[in-house]
Amino acid sequence: MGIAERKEREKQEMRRKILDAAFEMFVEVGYERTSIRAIAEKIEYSPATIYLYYKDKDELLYDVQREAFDLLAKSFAPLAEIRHPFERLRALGLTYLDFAFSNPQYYDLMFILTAPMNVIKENMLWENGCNAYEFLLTTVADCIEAKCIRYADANLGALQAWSMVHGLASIYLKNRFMVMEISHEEAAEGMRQAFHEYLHHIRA
Amino acid sequence: MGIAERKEREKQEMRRKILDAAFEMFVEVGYERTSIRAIAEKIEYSPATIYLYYKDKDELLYDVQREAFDLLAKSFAPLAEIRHPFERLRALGLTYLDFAFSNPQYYDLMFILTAPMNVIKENMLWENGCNAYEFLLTTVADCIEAKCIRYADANLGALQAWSMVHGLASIYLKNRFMVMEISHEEAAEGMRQAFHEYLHHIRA
Amino acid sequence: MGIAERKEREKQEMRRKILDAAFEMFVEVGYERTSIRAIAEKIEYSPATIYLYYKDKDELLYDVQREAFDLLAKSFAPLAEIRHPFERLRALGLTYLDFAFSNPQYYDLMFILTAPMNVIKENMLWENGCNAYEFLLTTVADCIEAKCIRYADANLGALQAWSMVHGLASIYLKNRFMVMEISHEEAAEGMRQAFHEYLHHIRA
Amino acid sequence: MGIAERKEREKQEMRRKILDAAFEMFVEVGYERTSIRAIAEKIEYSPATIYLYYKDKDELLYDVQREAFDLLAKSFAPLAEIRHPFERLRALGLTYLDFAFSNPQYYDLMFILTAPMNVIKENMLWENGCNAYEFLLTTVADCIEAKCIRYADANLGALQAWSMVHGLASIYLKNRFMVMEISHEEAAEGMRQAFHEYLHHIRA
DNA sequence: CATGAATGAGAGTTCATTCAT
DNA sequence: GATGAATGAACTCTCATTCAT
Repeated sequence: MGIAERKEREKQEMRRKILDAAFEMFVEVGYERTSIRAIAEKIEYSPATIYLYYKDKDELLYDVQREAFDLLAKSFAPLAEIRHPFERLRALGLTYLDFAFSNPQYYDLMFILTAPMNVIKENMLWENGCNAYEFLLTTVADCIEAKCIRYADANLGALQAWSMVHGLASIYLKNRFMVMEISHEEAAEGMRQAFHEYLHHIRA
Repeated sequence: MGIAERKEREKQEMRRKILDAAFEMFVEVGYERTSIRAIAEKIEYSPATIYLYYKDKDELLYDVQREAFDLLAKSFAPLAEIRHPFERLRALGLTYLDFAFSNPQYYDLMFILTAPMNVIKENMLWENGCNAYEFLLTTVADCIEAKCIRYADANLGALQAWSMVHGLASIYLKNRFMVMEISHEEAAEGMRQAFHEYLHHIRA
Repeated sequence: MGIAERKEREKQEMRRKILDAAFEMFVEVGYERTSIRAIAEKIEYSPATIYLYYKDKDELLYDVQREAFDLLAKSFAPLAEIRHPFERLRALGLTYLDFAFSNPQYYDLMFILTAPMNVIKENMLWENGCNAYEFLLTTVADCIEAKCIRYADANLGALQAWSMVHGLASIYLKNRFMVMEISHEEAAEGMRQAFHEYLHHIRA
Repeated sequence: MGIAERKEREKQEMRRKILDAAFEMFVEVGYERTSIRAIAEKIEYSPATIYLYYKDKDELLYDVQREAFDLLAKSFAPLAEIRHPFERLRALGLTYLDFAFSNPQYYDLMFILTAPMNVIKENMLWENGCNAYEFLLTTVADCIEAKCIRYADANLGALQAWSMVHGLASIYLKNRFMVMEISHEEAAEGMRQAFHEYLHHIRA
């Protein structure tokens, strides 16, 4: 049975390798320009080999996306420790922004791209998104209960909070801030400041 | 002279036809997956015909995008009449959301799609975007001057306002609100409410 | 009847115009890259108009080629006046070289290109070439009769003479002289010198 | 290890197949009119297959031309043994003519066709041409030193000799001798005789 | 007479995918 | 398990040519 395990482990390692290469390609040239051939070349295997581990391109992309969501989830995990709900909310937002700024292509993949994937898969995927959203929702609800926020409806509050950070993140990622004629660094800092100010306004 | 006019009109109609088909395809499957062939098939002409009206694929996308920006600019025009700056800001936001909800594909094309266009063209295009942003900036500055807003820095304020509405719009458009298990209509109304509440919080 | 004449004259003028434009394109970009569209654009008419004067591209090219042969024939015409046969031969060769150097694309068209034209046409065309060759042949025969050349057989002599100048011309035109690392001007002068020396050797 | 060898051999055979087909097409209809698709059809493979063996059309043409130059070089190799420089020159010319007559299409490709290749490649290619030319140049220089030729300048002499044989060869290949109303065989023999007579005249 | 509009055919090239080995 | 070889389908774009007006 040790053999079967090893085999399985090797299989996972190979998938890992492919995934990493695919991810890098994504980040470098974007979704549409990422080709199986290029991924294969990167890991120094033949294109055909990839098909031993992934049924088709879609399945591979699905895995890449799932990974991205896992990464975000991992970023959020430690925040559950934060006692004060409003500070937890602040940390949530800043972590979200940081994730977007540090992994722009991942963010693009997760929240911006309309992936040409099977709808079923997309839905499956969003279970992860749900988890993240529920964490946000709970946090806002906690804030309401602790009367440290000016919102009354948790859903509406969570929606606003998410919209704000998502708006900030996507304007940054698409370079839309350029209409303001500022640099990337200034922009990133501006986004964080804007979020702090937003929190300031909704603080009870 | 009637003949020349008719010819010109027919030419415009043909461009219109191509534009519409291209627009639909861009929106349905994205820029990269939109092929000249497919557009041609859609309007039941040969691919070569497209090239009689558009130099290449880029020029076609450019036209589509320009059209979208023009439409947004037109929506904004009447708002300049509104005297009270805060109400003007509110109208601006609601109009923006309305534009996004009514023309989801246009919005996608303008603010979400990353099109691989010639940089020059992209820049030209964003002049329109600039105009819209300056309108927003001026309005926020007016609010600050009139002391009816809790912002001190116009730039930071404009960025926040835009981020909020853009965030709301894109979460709506990408169906990301589905994690909340509500319908489209509820979602759209929720987005508007969220914006009102946001305004409420920043009102001085 | 004056009308018919004018019409005919106008038709000829139009063909002239087309021919000139076609010729220029040939010279500029070569045979394969010369397109009907480009010719039409040059004379500021529509491509369709060209088809009113020429059945197809082949017919047009045929005319261009014929023109080139006419030009060569015209260059040769005055040489018939030269009394001394050997000097006539010299003039013939120098004129041939000069024609090739001054009208490289014409020369290419006439003697180098294997035109993808109908064979029949090609043969028709070579009637002109025949005339030129017969002029050469007669001249060599005259030289033999006047005992001023070391050749005995006129045909063999004419072949050699033609081969020499054609060889010189085509090596020049295809830049094959570059293996000698000399400039265009030096090359052209070298070709002429080589011809003079060749004549020197065959002079009786 | 036999497997690797067989694979390699098969790969070479495939390149050979493509090369031969390409060669035939180049010769039949010229470079511009030779399409990858047509070559593929000729060898009964798909167009995409060609790209497994050749990066692009240029690389294919380059290989064809290189092959032709190699062949010529091989023909010249044994002539270096000939002691007497004038006889070496004679052998050189006859070999050149023989090469042209036996491989008319190769000759066309090497010395007549103007291929739109990358300049770098063309230059690389002509190194072979250079070698051949230098062999000729040395031979003429040897003749001058041995005082068995009427030339004084080796460069001028080599140019004349090359022009003569190239002229003879190309007139033959393009059937231009038809103005003399003789057969192919007579023509070929005539070309050789002409060369002998040429040598006779320049012999000291 | 002239042409605007249109197109079928074809160019080089790339891709995801399959399959015998 | 891995792959070399192959391909069908698709891509953008150009061309010579036709025809109704």
